[in-house]
Amino acid sequence: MSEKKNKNKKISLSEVATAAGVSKMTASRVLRGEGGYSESTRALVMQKVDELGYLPNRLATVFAGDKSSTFVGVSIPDLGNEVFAQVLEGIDRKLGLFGHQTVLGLTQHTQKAEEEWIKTVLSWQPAGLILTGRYHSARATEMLKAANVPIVEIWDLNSSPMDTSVGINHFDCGFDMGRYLVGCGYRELGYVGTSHDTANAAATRLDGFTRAVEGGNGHVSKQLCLHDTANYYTGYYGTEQLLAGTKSVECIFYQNDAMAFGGLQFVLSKGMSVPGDIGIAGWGDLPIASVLPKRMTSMHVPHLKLGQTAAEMMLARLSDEPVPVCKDIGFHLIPGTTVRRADN
Amino acid sequence: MSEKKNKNKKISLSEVATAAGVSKMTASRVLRGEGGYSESTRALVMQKVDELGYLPNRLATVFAGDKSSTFVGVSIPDLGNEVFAQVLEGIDRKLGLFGHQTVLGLTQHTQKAEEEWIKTVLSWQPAGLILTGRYHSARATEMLKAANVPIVEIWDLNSSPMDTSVGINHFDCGFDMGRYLVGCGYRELGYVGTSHDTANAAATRLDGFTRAVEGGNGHVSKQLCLHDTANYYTGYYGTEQLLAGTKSVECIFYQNDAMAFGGLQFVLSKGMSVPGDIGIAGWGDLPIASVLPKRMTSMHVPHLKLGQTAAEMMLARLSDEPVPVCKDIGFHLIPGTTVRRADN
DNA sequence: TAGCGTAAGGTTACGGGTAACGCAATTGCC
DNA sequence: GGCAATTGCGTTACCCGTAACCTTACGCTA
Repeated sequence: MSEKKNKNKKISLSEVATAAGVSKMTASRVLRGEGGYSESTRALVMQKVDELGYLPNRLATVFAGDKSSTFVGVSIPDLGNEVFAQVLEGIDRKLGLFGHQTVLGLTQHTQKAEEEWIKTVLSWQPAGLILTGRYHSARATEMLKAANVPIVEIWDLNSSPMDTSVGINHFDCGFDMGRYLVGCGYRELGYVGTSHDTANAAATRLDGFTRAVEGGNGHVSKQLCLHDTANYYTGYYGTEQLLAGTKSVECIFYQNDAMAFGGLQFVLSKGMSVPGDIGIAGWGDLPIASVLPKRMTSMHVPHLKLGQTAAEMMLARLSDEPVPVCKDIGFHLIPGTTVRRADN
Repeated sequence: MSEKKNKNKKISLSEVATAAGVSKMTASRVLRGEGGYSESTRALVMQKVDELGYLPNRLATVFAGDKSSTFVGVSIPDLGNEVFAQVLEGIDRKLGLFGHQTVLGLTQHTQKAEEEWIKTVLSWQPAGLILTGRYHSARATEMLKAANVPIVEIWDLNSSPMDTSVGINHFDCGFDMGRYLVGCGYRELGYVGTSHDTANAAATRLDGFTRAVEGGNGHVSKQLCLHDTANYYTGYYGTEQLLAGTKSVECIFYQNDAMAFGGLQFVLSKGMSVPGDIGIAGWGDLPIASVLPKRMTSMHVPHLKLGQTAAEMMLARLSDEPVPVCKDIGFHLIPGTTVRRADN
């Protein structure tokens, strides 16, 4: 705190060079190991680097070479959702192995926050961007195009992405769940989620779900909570509200597993039996599901792999390898024990 | 992909200036709004900025001003653990409000990975670093000192941090749980965790726990899994191994709630009743715990607040406001229903 | 109307590296 | 021994903004 401000200066390459009695350029060559110097010079420079504790300034490197950095911007809606945390982990681990750094951006599910973040992160000359979701504001899209950096859009499968895309088809995901539940004999279905916005993956799943249910002569009553986080509480209270409004619901599909657990707990607390009195189905297959006594009927998505694949696609783009425009990483249904068994 | 490479160039400030018929410097002044230009000039420059889609290059700004960037490096062990994801969310949200960007580093609980990451991230001239844990490699410590940037060490309370610190006292945390369980009448206790390393918070909790139990004439048998992730599976199998080794254990304390849920599920699957036949206690108080029928005996730590507080301390350091060297954000015990009730 | 202040803008010199090029000394080859 | 090729290093210019300083034109006052 009260130290003199004279020690603030970082050691620069020229200081190392001067100490070693060579030119900046020679020191630079040694540090990059690109040859053009003798062994004795190399040893001398490296010795001075050690002595002075020199740390290169990567900003200058990027700046000088007019090349892009090793940063990869990654936008994620929120980390309260375990699923996104896993995606992020997959991305960062893989990127880290190849010398890239993740610059995080939490968008809170809003395009406005995403746009703000994109603007800032682009000004740092990132090597590329990984964005969650396929819907971006007009200005964001414009900036992204102008920036001309590799982009991987994840989560929603996007057959005509800005650049490349990896994810799953959320419509199909919802549709498959709807068909499965109809196949189990349910006709009066409920949905509890949080999104009022139509421009997101959860809404797309709901579309698919509704289509399948109605195609099977069923009906879907919906309850969308105003809270913007899809968690245990919103699942609990959303279920309470749904059941207060419509008595006839036989089975409820939730936006995600966290909400489904909340809903499960609500109906159990009201003395209902699952799946005897009501069916419960989630989405995302939380890790905890695998150790609970009742296996949640859900949809498994390989989240960690999604992240890793996104990172791999980014790395391939960065090294100009061919990359598929769009990659489907798939999902599969977990029958579980929270809906009654299909009688097929 | 196959586009000509001529569009790759980004528009620079001088191009904007030339287009507007003014000097670079005037354009710079307009963009920073620091005055010294007429309204007509301002309008003209801004019009050109819009037309050309100019995005400033922050690298150059940092570079020119010889000031630090708006990056804050944040090291986190892993995101599989929900608890760390919440801490990160707290940090990034708060930092984002003040125009800072989070550069993520997942250290996988190893000092080597942390050191590697520190070296890289420092070369980007970050404004500051937030590090999880108080134990760093010697070389890392050296680099951090030389870099002379604000540092906030989180998670472990550290009365003599490198710079500043916020977290909880893990020894006390373990101790309080030990005392509580002894107070519940347990004497033969078990511990299941993953850390073989003594240099981390979980090991410190175990120390505190052991001290309290032995102080109450109890005894602790331990089972440390070789897996490095503390999750449901390691909890499940760790419990199986612990119980195979020592039949007499009355109650088990786990490294975290995820492992405790795994353990709970194991003992239930063996037909044991909880807390009738055996007690189960976790740590961290996972959000899901609040909606499950059986409330896990655990220790609540305000994770999101921890992250926010860390970010606040960083922001204060960056604006040279006074910051406490060390801040305890506390914890409290959740009695729960997975251990038998204290008879005091 | 000289003298001065101020608004509006231009000029120059960096900052920390790197690409491109220059050049002397050594080595290889016939 | 003469010439070219290579090795080992230095010089210069540049990347894109900004701080510091300089210039010009105009208005006001004594």
